[in-house]
Amino acid sequence: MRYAQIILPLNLKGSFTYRIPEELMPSIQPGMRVLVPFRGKKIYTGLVFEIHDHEPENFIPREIISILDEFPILPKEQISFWNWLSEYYLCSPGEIYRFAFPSSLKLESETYLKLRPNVAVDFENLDVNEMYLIQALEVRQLINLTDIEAFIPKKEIIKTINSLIDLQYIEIDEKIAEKYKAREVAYVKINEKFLNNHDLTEILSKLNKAPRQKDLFLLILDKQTETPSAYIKKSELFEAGNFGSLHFKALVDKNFVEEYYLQKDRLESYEGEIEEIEELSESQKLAKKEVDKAFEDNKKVLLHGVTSSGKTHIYLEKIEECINEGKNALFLLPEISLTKQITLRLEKKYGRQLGFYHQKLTDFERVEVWRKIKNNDIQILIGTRNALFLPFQNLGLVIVDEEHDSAYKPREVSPYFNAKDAALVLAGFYKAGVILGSATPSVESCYLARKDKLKYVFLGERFGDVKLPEYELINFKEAQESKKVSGNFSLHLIDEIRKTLDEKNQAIILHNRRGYANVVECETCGYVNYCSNCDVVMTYHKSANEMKCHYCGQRASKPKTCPKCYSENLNERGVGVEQIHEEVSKIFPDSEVDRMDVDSMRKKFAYEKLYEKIEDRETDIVVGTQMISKGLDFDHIELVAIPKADSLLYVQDFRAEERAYQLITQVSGRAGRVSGKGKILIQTYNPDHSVFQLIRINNVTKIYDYFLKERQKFHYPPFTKLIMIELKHRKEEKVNRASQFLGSVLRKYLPEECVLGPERAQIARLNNLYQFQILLKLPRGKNYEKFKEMVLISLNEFEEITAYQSIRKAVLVDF
DNA sequence: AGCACGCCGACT
DNA sequence: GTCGGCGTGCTC
Repeated sequence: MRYAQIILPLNLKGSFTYRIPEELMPSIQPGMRVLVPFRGKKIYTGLVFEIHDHEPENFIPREIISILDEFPILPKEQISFWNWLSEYYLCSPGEIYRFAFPSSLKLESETYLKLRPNVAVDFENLDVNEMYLIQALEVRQLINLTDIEAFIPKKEIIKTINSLIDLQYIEIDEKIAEKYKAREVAYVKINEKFLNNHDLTEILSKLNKAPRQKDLFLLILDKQTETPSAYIKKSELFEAGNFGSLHFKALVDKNFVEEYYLQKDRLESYEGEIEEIEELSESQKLAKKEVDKAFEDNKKVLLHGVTSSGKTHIYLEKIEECINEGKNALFLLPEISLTKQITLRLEKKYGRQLGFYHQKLTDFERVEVWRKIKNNDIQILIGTRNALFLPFQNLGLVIVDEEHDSAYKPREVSPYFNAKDAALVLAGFYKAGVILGSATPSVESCYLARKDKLKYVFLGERFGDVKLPEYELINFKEAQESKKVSGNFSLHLIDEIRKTLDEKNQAIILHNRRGYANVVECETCGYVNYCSNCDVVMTYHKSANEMKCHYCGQRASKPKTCPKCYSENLNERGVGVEQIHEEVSKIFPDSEVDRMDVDSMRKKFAYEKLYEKIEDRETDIVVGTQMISKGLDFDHIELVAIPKADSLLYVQDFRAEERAYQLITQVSGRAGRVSGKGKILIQTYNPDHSVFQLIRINNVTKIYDYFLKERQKFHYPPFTKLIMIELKHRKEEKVNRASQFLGSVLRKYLPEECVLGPERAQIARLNNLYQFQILLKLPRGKNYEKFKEMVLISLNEFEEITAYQSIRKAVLVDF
C-alpha cells in the first residue's frame, strides 16, 4: 500500500495518484486531508480517497508532503456518498470537494517571494520597480504577491518578478497559512492572591487617589462576589460608560486585576428555557404509527400532510426518538428563510444540541459547525442542501421538508444534484431513516410511493379539526362578456375581497410575475428593450423606475421615447405584480395593501418588518409572487385570490402544471388556518382546465393520477430519465458546431429517439454566452446504466476535440 | 480550474 | 520592433 488516490479542489476529472512516504505509512487513512504538490511548487490540500498498491504506468507520482488530520475528517459513509454523487450526476470528485468543504479547510499555498541567499545585487542595471522590490525584500524577508500591489502597478508585477528571477536575485516560495482562527473573548478577574479582606482594603485605600479606577475595581469585585462561578466579560465593564480602557489598563499594570482570554463560539446558541412539545392529535398519532412501522421495516417515508396538518409535530417526535437512541438527526429545508421558524420551534426544546448550516454562514462559522458535528456536539442539524456534506458520525434520521421544492436542485451551481434524492442515498449509507415531507409531494416521489419504494403516509386533516379551505373558479371570460370586470379583476372577486376586509380579516393575492410590465414596446415601430447581455426582453419595474433583466440582473433606465424612431407612444404590455398591487390599492384606497416579492424584500429586515405588520394586522391585503406561499402562517388570512391563474400554466416546462398545482395549494394553505373558513378564488379564462378542476374538487389521488398519466403519455419522468447537456460559449458559431458534433456522437451510441436536439436554448444568449442544449430521454430501469455509460463515452469523445475545450459544458442528470 | 506557453494585432 | 491579447495544453 504505497500509493494514494487524492482528490484536489479543482474541477478536474478523477483523482490523482501520489506516493506515500515511508514515515507517513502508519498514520495515513482514507478521509484525511493531506498537503500535496501539484504543478510546480503550488501546494494544495488534497483528500485521501483510497490507498492502494498499483504503481502508475504512464507517469512518476510525486510524494505527499504531510498529513493534516490526526483522524479522518470525512467519515466512510461520506466517501461512499461522494462516489455515488460523482457517478450518478456525472461530475468530478473535485467539484464535490470544492462544494462540500468550507474553504478554510482546503487551503492552497500562497506564493511568496524571497531574496536568494548571498547575492550581490547590481542596482545600476535595475529599473525602478525592480529596485523597489529588492529593497522591500531586504527589509522583510518574505513578500506575498498581493502585498506587492501596494508599490508596483498591477500590470508590471509579473514582468518585474520574472526579470528578477532571471537575474537569480530572488526565488519563489510557497507557504500554507492556517486561516481559521478561533474567536477569543477577553475576560477579567481580580488577582486571586489579593482576594482576602486585608489586601482588598489596602488596594482600595491605594486607589483613593484614582476614583475612576477604584470604582472599576469595585465593579469587578462586585460582579465576582455576586456570582463567583460566572465569567466577567471585559466588554461588559465598559457598558456603563464611566470607565475607559485606560482605567482598566492601570489596574492590570498594578497587577490588581488579571485579563485572560477564552475561545468563544461564533455561533450563538440558545440559552433560554426548554419547552416540551404538545401532544399529537389522533390523526397525527395514526400517521406517526405508520411512520414507525415503516422504519421498522427499513422503509423510507413520504409524509403527505395537507397544509397545517402538523407534519412538524411528527418530525419532532421522530427527532426526539432519534436523539434518545444517541443518534443525530438532519433536517433539510429548501431555503434559509424557512430555517428561522423551525429553528425557533426546535431551539425551545433542544437548546444547545441544535445547529444550523446554510449558505449565509461565514466560512469560519461553517468550520465551527463542521467541528461540532465531527465531535458530536450537535445532535440536530437544520440546514439547506449543503448540510448533506457535514461529517456526521452516526446519522439516524434525515428529514427533507417541502421535498417538492425546486430549490433542492438549483440549476446554476455545480455540482448539479437534487438534494432530496441525494438525502435518500446518504441516509442509506448511514442506515438512517428518511421522511420526505410535503403538502404537495413531487410527482416523482408520489410515483415511488405508488411503486412501494417509499412508504406513503397521508395526513389529510388539519390540526385541531380545522376545515380545509374551499376553492372557487371564476370564469373571467364570462365576466368580461357581461362587463363585470375592473381591470384585471372581476367584480365578483372584488366583492369577495371586500367581504373579507369588512369582516376585519386579511387577504392574499398571488401573481407570480415580477415587475410592473413584462415589455415596454414602441407602438409605432415595434421596438422592444432587449438586455445587452442576454436574449431577453427587459422587465419594467415601476417602483424602482428602471428596466431590469431578470436573468443577469442588468439594469437600464426606462426609455421616455423610442430609441429607434423617437416616438413617444410607448406601450406597456404584460401584467406584473407591481401593477396588480397598484390596481388593488386603487380599488381599496382605505386599506393597507403591501407588496411582497424579491424586489420589495431586498432591503435589510424588509421581510421581518412586513411579517410583523401582517401579524399585527396592520396590513389588510398582501400582493405577492410565489414568495407569499411560504412561511406566512397567520391566523386571520381568510382569502387567497389568484387573478391571473392562467399565467401559472403557460410556462414552457413539462412540470408547469405540477408547479401550478403546488403553488396554488401551498398559497391556499395560508387561508383559514384557525377559522376553517378559508376561501380560494382562482380567476381564469379556462375554468375547465383539468388542473383547475382537480384543484377545485381537491382530490389528492385524482390529481396525481392525472399528472402521472400525462407524464406517461409524453414520456417524461418518472417514466423516463432525463439528462440535459448544455454547451455555452461567447461565439454562437462555435457552440453551434460543437453541439452538432456532440449530438452526432451521442446518436452514434444511443437510439435515435433518446437524443433530442441540439437546439438553441430558450434563452439563446445569457450573460453574453450563447447556449445550446441536447436533451436525452433515457429509459428507466436496467438499460439506464448502460445508456449512461454511453453518454460518458460520448462526452469523453467530445472532450478529446481540442478546439472544443473552451466550451463550457453542464451535464444535468434528472434535469 | 489555473497557469504557462505560443501565436497575431495595436502601439512607441 | 514590442507588448499583451487569448486560444491551447497539461497537471499525479
